Amino acid sequence: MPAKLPAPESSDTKAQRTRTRILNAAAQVLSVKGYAGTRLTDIADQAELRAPAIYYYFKSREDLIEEVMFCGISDLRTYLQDALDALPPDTAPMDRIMTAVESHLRHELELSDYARASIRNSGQIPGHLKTRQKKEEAAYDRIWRGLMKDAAAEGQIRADLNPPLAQALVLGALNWTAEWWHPRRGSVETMVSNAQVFVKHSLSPVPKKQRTTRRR
Amino acid sequence: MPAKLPAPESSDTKAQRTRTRILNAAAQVLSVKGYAGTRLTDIADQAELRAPAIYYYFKSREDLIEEVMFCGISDLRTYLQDALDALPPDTAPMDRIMTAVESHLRHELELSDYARASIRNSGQIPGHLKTRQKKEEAAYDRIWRGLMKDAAAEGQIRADLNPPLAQALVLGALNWTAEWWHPRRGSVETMVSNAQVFVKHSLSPVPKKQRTTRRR
Amino acid sequence: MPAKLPAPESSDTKAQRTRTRILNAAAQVLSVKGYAGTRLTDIADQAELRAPAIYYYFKSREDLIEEVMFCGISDLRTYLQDALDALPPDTAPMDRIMTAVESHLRHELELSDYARASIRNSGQIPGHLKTRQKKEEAAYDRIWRGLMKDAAAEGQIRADLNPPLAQALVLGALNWTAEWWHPRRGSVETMVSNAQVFVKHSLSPVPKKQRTTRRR
Amino acid sequence: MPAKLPAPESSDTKAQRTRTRILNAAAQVLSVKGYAGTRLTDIADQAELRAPAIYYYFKSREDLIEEVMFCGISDLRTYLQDALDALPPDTAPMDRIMTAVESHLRHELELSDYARASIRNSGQIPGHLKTRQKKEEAAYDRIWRGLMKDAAAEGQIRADLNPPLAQALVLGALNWTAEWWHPRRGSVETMVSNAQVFVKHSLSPVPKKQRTTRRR
DNA sequence: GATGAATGAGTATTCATTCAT
DNA sequence: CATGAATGAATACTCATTCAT
Repeated sequence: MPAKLPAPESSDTKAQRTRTRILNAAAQVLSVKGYAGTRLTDIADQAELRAPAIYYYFKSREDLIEEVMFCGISDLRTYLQDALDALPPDTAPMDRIMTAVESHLRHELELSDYARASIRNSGQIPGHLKTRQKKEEAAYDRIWRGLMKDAAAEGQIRADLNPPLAQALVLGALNWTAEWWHPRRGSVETMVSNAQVFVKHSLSPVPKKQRTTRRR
Repeated sequence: MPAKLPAPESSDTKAQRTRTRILNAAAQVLSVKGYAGTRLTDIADQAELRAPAIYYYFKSREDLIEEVMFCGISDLRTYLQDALDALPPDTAPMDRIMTAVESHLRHELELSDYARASIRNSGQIPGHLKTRQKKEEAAYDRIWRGLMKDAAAEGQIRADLNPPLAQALVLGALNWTAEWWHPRRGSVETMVSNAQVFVKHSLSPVPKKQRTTRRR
Repeated sequence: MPAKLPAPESSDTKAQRTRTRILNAAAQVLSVKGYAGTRLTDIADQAELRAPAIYYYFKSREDLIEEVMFCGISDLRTYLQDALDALPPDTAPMDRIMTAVESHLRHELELSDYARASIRNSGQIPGHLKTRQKKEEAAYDRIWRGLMKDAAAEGQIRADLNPPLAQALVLGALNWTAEWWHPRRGSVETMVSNAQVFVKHSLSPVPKKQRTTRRR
Repeated sequence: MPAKLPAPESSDTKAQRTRTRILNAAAQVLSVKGYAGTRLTDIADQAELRAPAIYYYFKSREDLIEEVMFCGISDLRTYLQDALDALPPDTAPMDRIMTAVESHLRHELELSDYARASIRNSGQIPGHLKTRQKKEEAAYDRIWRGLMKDAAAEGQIRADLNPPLAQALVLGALNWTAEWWHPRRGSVETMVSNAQVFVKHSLSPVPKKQRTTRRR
């Protein structure tokens, strides 16, 4: 799977650079206009070439979009995994979750049109384009489930929260930022720290002496 | 306000009933397929008539969609306002927020295709269809801002949260449920109570004495 | 299968007339330009409407062409069968073949663009469009085989001819007329009588006392 | 006459060999897919090079196809002329026709994609590609007309046949074999002898004494 | 009121052709 | 000589929209 990781301008041959330019353009358009609203001519405009040139690199519009969507979720997972692996082994579960929040948000807000495209269109793409994507989504979900489980095992998740639902609410809060956030609303740093505080306390039980009051 | 509020069963003339049927159908399709993916023939199928009939009731596809979107957000606001007005005047700010969470979620998950359509497509609709909608969105936002401000004024919002960002995170968590929630993931009641717990603690400072009641 | 028999201008509703107009136009273009060379806009021009109107009556270009091809061979068979059925029961086999020659030629040369389309394109059409057609072709072939067999049984086919090959040569001579014949080359009547003489003697053994010299 | 006659194995330079490879490939594709269905990439595939390479040897697709078509009919004529010239000067007209039948059929069935291409597409090619071809076709036709005339002059053509029409029927029977013949239907030898018998008797008047030899 | 019939403006896709290398 | 890369012109097909009935 060449060009799986979109390296904005650093590929080898000219052809690979063009291919990447098209992918980047597609990610950009897709993240803004949505699946059904994404037209090849818009992508071509953005990539500064003519629409038929796209067919030199991709078999069809669907293939191109599929690759963008796959890259989006795949990158998200890779970077999250890397971020977690980089933590000291004894990092507390909730701190690992904070790292995950930061990784997710940074990707979504400042790094990647692919992530935004993937996040915003995941629910609108026809099933036959989701084969590879579904696997990555499941893998991404599995990482988060692991984080939640570890946290729960150490009593760091409120007993009155259903972990899968709580996880979905957390990711929802993060995903939705793609719909509204804009640099004018504050720096990414501010966004990250607010989200971290928000998530941490949404999940955490009352700090002290909580263990006994698990069921109200 | 003709047909502004879709009252599925209570219209007068046959014409009004047909108009409502079309609106309902449009809301349904729009909430599932998204703005660019919504075709008049799909709406017509759902409404059990032919596409040209739609033009007897709406000037254009855009007009129809605009009305659905407007109804969605407008309903959301009306019902939220009603729910808040029904609370005892001395209800604590955080309890008012809990009511708002419930109102928003119930609308989104079990009551209204319009709400879902409005929520999921708000970011994909061309600007010229958003004139009326923007006002309603602003009004809806204002209600939430009021709730947050009241809560903050009573020290019920953590100091390390920026209220507007926190509010957006809350609404994001709620809005995103439309993307993933499904009766199989648990009842609406479960969903509501989890969301309430989630939101309350995400916002609340470390409690000195936890007294708030979660059910009104 | 409505419109299977193209009745040039005699259908019931206006819609059926338009459908037939499109079929006729398609048959005409197809018989001249061939499968790959037939463009929907040419058909539309010929039918005096715009290309998208075709989709109101046919699912796709392929569907339309398939129907033309099917009608062509199907008509050919029906008319041949009718012509044979109209003969007195005791008609001699070679006379029945003469009737078949006339039926085939008249169809091809003066009656039907469909027949011409069918004949000239049978070998160039993608397999998946030939499902119905193949059956008709087989049926048409079966009629001719029957004629040949009857003639052979009565010793009216030369012993030094392989009947299937001879049949193919006969039909080849007839089919190819579509490639060159033109009213300027003589009337259809002349064409028919020449073809009949040609075929009769190509097949017939030396008239008298031939039975004993079957093998040279 | 550079590359006019495709001599598959005998060209001088590599360039000429490549040119011939392209022509052969084009003849092959053209004989199968037909004029409008022949794509340069298919030809390139068959010739084991890329489509743009073709432009080094031919000005355009049309030029290439024109040359294939011209070669097809030109070869047919040359070989027929050669075959006739090789006959003893006193060969009977009908025997000369038998030779012509064999020459035509062998070319069409076992020797030349060019002949097949030429025969099958003659009626589908736009007029402006037929300038050279028409001349060759006329010349080929003239040879046959000569054969027919000679036969008629010796009373070897039935009086109830119009010679030009009869000639067209003969060639039709032969040409059409390209549409259906396949080695599975019998050897070329069988095909040839059947066609000879078929043609001879289709044309011949009732014989007084049958003396002609069918094999030269 | 509602529909059948038709159309114009797009939109993905194909293909011959060009051109720099 | 030959190819990789790119494009313009076509072409099938979709869809919102119109209009006579």
